[in-house]
Amino acid sequence: MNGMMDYRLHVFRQVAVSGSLTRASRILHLSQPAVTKHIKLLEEELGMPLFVRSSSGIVLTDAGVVFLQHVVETERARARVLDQLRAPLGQLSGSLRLGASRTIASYWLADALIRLKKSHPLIRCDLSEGNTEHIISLLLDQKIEAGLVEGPCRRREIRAQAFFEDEIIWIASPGHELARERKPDLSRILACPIVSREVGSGTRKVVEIALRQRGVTFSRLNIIQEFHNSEAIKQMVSSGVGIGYLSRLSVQAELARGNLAEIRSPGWLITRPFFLLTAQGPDPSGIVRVFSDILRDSSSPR
Amino acid sequence: MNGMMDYRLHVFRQVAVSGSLTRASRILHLSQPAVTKHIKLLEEELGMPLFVRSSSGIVLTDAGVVFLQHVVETERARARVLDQLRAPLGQLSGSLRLGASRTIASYWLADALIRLKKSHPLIRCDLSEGNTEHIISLLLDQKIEAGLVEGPCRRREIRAQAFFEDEIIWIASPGHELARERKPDLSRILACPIVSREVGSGTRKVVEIALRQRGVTFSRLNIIQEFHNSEAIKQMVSSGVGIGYLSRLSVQAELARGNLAEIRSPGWLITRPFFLLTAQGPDPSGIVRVFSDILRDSSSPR
DNA sequence: AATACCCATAAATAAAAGCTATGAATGGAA
DNA sequence: TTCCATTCATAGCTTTTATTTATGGGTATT
Repeated sequence: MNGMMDYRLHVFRQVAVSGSLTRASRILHLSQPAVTKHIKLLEEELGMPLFVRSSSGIVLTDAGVVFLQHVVETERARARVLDQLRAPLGQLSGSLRLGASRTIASYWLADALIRLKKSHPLIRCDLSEGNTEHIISLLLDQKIEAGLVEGPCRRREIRAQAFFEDEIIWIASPGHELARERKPDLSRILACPIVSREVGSGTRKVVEIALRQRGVTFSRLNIIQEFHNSEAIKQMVSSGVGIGYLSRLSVQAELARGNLAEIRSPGWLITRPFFLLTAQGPDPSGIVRVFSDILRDSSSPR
Repeated sequence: MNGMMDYRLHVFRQVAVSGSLTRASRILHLSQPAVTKHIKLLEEELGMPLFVRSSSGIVLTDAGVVFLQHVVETERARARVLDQLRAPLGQLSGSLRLGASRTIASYWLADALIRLKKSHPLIRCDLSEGNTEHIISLLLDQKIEAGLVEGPCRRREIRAQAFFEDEIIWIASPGHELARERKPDLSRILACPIVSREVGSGTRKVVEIALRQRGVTFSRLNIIQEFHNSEAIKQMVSSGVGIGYLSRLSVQAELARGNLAEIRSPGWLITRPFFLLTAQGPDPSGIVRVFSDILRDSSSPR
């Protein structure tokens, strides 16, 4: 399903920011040829090329840069309008009891809650953190109205709805040799000392699966230290003791500041969807609906 | 073909301004169920109704009004950006020799030429007025590069491309009894004294065809006066001597000011496409392409 | 030279958008 | 009232568009 007023523009935006048709296709859950076609049709409609292509990649043309800016502005404007339109519906005061995983609570939720406050100042929001199982049990006990987790949920009583595609990347200290290479081999990564999340962590599980798909057992890794939270991992990796893997979301700031460096691993793109979990059945207050709309409209970091 | 980045929004806009699914469907060249479906899907995506429906018609909801404004703004912004993007292509100076029918030259062209001047100040534009046959012969003699006419053109050597759907309406003086009725009968119109365009006029021909489809011969009309131009017709109709028919485009200002009134004739919607005619083959200067893009982007009056 | 990655193309399939036909509700007109 | 025309909605079928899988040719890296 695409369910988007102007899907093609959305695809264009994703391609533009990820700088690659292939990468965009993986994030959008589309095949690469589909993305290629979207871009081609868009260019045809505009009557001008938006990207310069080579077999090594694509780059935005000048026109592409200008058009990208317009598309971004348009999407922002639309989100604003929709917030505003939904607001009157919800001079609903009341409280939204929310559960979220640690990662989501730390690096994603803030923006969504700000928008919620702006459009519905009267809604109070109580947040509980916990892992997926914990969130689900809170939901079943009606201790919360909505949960945000990394893993899917197959129970009948619960409705799951993906709202964001999180990407997990390998990181190293800025000076690290792997960080400077264009395409470091998997074996090189396996050889490095690694700082990892604990057993049972969602992030770790995704990496385990990705490695297994390449025929590597996680236990073969040279894990020198485990932590229950991302900040500690950042600290250690930054100091150069070892490398690590984390959600791109959680290291965005450090990457920009140069405290950490990304280890580029082509064709690797480990992603996992974030899910909104809600109880099946009607939504008497309407608050959950409002919140879910906000999540959907901010389906990419701003 | 729809060839529009966000067709659904375009459909919404047309429905909103024409205030009716049926009317919009005719202008958009879509079936009424198709339009119904577009609107329904859009409402579903937004999670709120945009129209209040009854079997007698539809009305924008408050949300619909706000959203309409946003859509209009977005389309304007997009047109501006595209103008700008195409401009650098065309610091092409040079001249565009243009032919246009009287109606188009008077009521449509100004806006397009303003936009052309803004994006390509160096392009000079020479305009010749004339009827369809005249325009076509100018085009074949290479006296002009592009022509704008009301009727289609089937010649091999000429490429025709519709860019606007013009609507012809009956008008009367503001106090006229027909103007106040909800659904005046055709026979009532036939009985009235009528001020008409001359034989051979494109506008007149369209009306003749529409009447014939309802089993009425044009000659049965009570024509009291004929004119070769719209302004004179407006004058006479306004004075109450008789009623007339004209392109909605040409009476928009008078309708708004209250100098003239529309005679509503349900199920009537007489329309005709405006066509851009160009010579087949390549476009060496690129100016024609620029102009055609501008026409396409302003495919509705602003 | 071999490999691994990029983007483009082709053919087949899945999904969406379209049309025709029809129905139920409304509002004038006979 | 009853009839007729017009409104929008729904259903079933067709056509068009979007998407996937499979494949190829081109560059950079090893």
